[in-house]
Amino acid sequence: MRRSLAEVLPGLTVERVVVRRGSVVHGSRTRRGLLEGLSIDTVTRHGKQLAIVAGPSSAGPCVCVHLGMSGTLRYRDEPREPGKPNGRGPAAKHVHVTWYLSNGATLAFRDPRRFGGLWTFNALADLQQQRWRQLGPDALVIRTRQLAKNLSRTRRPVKAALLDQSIIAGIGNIYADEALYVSRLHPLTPGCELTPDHLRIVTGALKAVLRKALRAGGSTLRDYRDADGGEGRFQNAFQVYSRKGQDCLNCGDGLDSILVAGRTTVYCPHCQR
DNA sequence: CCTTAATCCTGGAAGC
DNA sequence: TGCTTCCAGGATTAAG
Repeated sequence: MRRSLAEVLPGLTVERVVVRRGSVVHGSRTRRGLLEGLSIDTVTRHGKQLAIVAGPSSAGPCVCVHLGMSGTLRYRDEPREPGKPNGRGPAAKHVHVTWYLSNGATLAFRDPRRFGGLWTFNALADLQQQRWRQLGPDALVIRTRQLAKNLSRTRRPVKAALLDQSIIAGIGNIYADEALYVSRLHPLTPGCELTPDHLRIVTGALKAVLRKALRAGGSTLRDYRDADGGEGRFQNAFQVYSRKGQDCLNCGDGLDSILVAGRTTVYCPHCQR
């Protein structure tokens, strides 16, 4: 999402912002808080949280976006007018905030389930200090020793720990299962019992899985779309997620499914000890 | 500490 | 066809 937005947003000015459902916006809900009248300089991210940062020099206000389960940010070059054919279709439902941009395009935050939301800050530094401070190292750049340190402090199952955004930021249910499978680690292994070898392997597996998923444009189960509305393709490459009962691609045994930290967890009982 | 269940929501799929 | 139940990418909270 960040990559697709970073190609189109920087340099554009927000001419007007329309909030249809104010409850999804947290923090100052003023027009300036939502970047009205400001130019967008950068789109950055930590873990699963996105930041759209205004100028000048990326020192202006910023909006943090968390997509939750069903959230999307959709950029349209030729926005459809409300009231015109297609303007009230399914795609227009659950659009909570729309930014009207200086090139005639729009950016729409749509989130049917409303588990996501927007958080406004006066500056990126404030977002980082007040909100992102609670997040662990980003999964794409985390070092083995950082993950080792954070896992060493918990006896929780490694699967549960990987989903904890304060331990490592950016891993969700899909990528946790995929990375544990690649690592040949049982999801219930206590975090503090991972050996140095395990820790190196898991760190590498997390990054490798994420890089592959990024190259494939992400995973579209139902709702995920990039900013242009395109679907991801990584769902076609899942090794374990959503494959309960199917054959392990490594040993041929049937994949099993258990609940860990309340989340469905698929793994190979034979390959993952 | 740790786990589970409930909670916030909508809607697609499966079951009957 | 229609109705009910279950489940889903996330994250927090209370209860046990």
